[in-house]
Amino acid sequence: MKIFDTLSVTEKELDTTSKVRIYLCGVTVYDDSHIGHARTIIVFDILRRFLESKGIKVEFIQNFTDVDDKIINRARTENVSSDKISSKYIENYFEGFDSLNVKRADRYPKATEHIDDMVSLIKGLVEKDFAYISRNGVYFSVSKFHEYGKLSKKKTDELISGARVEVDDTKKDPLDFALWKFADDEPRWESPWGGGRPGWHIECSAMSLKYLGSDFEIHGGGRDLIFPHHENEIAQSESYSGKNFAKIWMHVGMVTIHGEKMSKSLGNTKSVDFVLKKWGPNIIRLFCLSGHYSKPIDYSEDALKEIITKWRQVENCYYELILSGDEAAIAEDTKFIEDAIKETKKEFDEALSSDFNTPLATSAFFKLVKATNQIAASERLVSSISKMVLPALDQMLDILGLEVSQITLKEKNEINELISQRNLLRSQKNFQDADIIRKKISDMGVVLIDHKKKTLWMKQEKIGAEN
RNA sequence: GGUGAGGUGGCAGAGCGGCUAUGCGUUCGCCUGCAGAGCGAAUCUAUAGGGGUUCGAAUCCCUUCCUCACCUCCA
Repeated sequence: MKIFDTLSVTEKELDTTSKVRIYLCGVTVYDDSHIGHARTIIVFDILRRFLESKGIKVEFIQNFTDVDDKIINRARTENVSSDKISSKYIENYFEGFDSLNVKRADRYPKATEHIDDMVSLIKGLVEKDFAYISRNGVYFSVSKFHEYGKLSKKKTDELISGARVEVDDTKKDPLDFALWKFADDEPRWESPWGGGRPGWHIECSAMSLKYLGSDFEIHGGGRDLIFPHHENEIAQSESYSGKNFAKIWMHVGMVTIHGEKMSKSLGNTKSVDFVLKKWGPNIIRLFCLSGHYSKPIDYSEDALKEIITKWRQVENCYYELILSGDEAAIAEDTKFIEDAIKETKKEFDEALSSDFNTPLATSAFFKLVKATNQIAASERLVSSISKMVLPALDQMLDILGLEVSQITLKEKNEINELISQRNLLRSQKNFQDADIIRKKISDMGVVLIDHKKKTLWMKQEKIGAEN
């Protein structure tokens, strides 16, 4: 498959000959995660599922930044240890992302558990003269890494003239960034240069090199990490190892709201907890796929509501399939659906293989849903056809990480019993009592659709926004 | 100011030299006792403005205007 690489500014063929190693910059755990984080993580979740569906082995690492000024500040205001803050939000993270049906990464390394790795990396950089010790800490000397700026396409002289570079006269050069910051307060670790804390960028270098080695296949994150975070990671890692850091840099666009970037500092975020309550995992996942991953997507009620409609079509399709009868299929239907499946699978696969084009892939997916619903509408959806559609549909649902609400055998029997009662009443034109039964069924989260010959039912996901 | 990404029908969103997706919406039907988040049909020929290149451009080049992101922490 091809993926657009931010560094070379071209689409690059992903090397899948052995395993695909992916490092994704995760979250800093000082507050609830929001839908912006969710988008990036869901994109990578589906990328990973897609690769695995092709039998490719994936090693997926996503870090937690659990040492950071924001965590420390929050700990101070709440008068607890920063450890307490970070573990609270790590817990919050897993609660949210498990509910979003995001597969767990192979590892979630934490910065605080890799201090030794960072120290030895810094040591190497000091020895090679890429870093120096100043009054406030150990700094990376940007001028020593001649390719600095290659990822973000920034020129160092322009960066220096930029007004927003911090002024710190303990640094040799304003562009230099901290690898280790001296500190007397907690959290604090010993180092050969003095006690303190690691800088932000060094943790990802240390942990990715440790678990994935040099020149791994994909390094990812949100677009806003390109500069300075990823730029600095490249500088550190390549200076240290002398080798290429990552083969492909894959960056996910921002989630905006009213056209503006969603971020903590602007105070316009929608937390994962909030959106899960309001829209649920399937709608959110579909929303995150609704635009190409590299572009921004705008969070709006209208867009999300539109996705509910689509999701209801999927539920309808799914229940038509699993409740189909045993009559013989009409030959032309078999042919029609055979073609639809073939076409859809091809389009779906090609779309994802071509720089992970999820809007195209989902539109292919919905074509199969529609084709199935067409046959169902004319009451010709029989089990022989379902047996063809279901595996294809399930596979795509699985890659997209979508899950239709399931029903237990007990519920199923109960519902079938109620439906036959209701149909008896209907045939007697006792619609009042029939509607009482329908109400009873709908209280179980099940919706009925009367066809000519039979009554279709489906369990619908409860979606907060609809109540 | 610099750098990057964009501006496509009422809306969302693909396409990236010829075949002008797809979905939502809207309208009208079908089905139904009603209902439907189901089905059908219609609607919508769009590509920011101005120049080029070409037999042919939404797609390539130039230019103007506009939007967003990054240049500080950020997914």
